[in-house]
Amino acid sequence: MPTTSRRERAREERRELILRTARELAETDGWDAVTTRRLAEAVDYSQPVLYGHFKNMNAISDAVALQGIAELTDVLREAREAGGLPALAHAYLDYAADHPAVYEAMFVRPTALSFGTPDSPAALKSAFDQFVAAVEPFADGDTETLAEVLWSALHGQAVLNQTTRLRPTHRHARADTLVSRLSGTFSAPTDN
Amino acid sequence: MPTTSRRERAREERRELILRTARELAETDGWDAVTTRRLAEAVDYSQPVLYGHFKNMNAISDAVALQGIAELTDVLREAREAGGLPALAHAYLDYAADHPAVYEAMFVRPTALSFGTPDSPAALKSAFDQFVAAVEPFADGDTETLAEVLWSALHGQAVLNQTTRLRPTHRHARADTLVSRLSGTFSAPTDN
DNA sequence: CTAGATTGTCTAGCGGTGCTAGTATTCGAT
DNA sequence: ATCGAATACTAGCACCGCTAGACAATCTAG
Repeated sequence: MPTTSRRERAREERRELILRTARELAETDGWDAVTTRRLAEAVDYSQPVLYGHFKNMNAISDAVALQGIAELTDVLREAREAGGLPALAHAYLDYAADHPAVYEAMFVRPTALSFGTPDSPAALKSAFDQFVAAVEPFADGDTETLAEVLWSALHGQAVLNQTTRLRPTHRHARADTLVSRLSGTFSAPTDN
Repeated sequence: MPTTSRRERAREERRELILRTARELAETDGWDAVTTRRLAEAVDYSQPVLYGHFKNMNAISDAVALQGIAELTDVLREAREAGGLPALAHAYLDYAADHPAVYEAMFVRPTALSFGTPDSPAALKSAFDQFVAAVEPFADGDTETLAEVLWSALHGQAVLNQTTRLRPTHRHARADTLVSRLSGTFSAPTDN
């Protein structure tokens, strides 16, 4: 029945319009600027329409976060396959720097996305798998713990890079230092 | 002039009452629950009184953050002097876990506190100095960069520990792994 | 001890927020 | 052509941060 499909297609397009607009708005003016009224205005619908597609405002940023996790996973996989752990580390930090609002939706803002385990989206697990694969050559036992250490260390750098709490000139050096220390290969960190 | 002092003392007490109440409220119900109305009700004053002591709501959490930074600095100094880098790392993560709302005010919530440099409160600098001193024995050149790496790595663990995004059973192991890798002493991580 | 100025506090209200009930309208199915 | 479902809107609730303006308490000066 293509008639039903027509409606469903329109519905899906509207949903994606909302999502895309929310993401743009957040990336431009920050998540605080993404209000129901402003978002509704931007997509040229009234506010209740948003609630026909998402349970609430939070669900919208959660949906953006899910998109981001899929993107990030791809980015990490490619980087790791091309350049191993160092490339993955820089790719992670670059993604966070290039898409601060999406990154915030993924890992900073309160979210209903379940990470722990059972029903956590497959995307979440496969993102973490990239960290596991990256540190595997350097693990001396508990690979998963080392992967968690790597991820949280990168996350810390990502969020503190955004606020003016670390020297902006040494972003690269921090990433290099982290990688060399975690991997045990103490190459001198490249400067600025 | 003790008359003026009387007033000033009362004023200072009120200010501290507000601060203490805000902190308790945040620690109990989260910062979202700290609204002008609720806070005013809790201290048994009307809302405008809050603005006689603080420029706005944000200034209140900033003041709490400043308290926390002083506390944290003391904690870190004692730990470092007693047990070096490993003790400092665990003390940091323990403080974050024990005072999540204060920690959030310090390093997660948007804040007007200037960290960068010039007029940043002395407390901020002396807190960072603890990290510098802790990694100094293990630095191979750029001590400050290594200190930044340590701090951000700990920060990452602190915030991800709070959300259910890392295995709660391996908190201790993650801290140990980070310390041993950063310091170059690869002692096997203690388990759960 | 009283008059005036200062300080403290309150009530009331502005524009904004997330979200929803109730109503009108459009559209596909019969 | 008609019915019913899906879709959209207007209007409004309770809450938010914040502030103007009125009123009461207190200190200062004569």
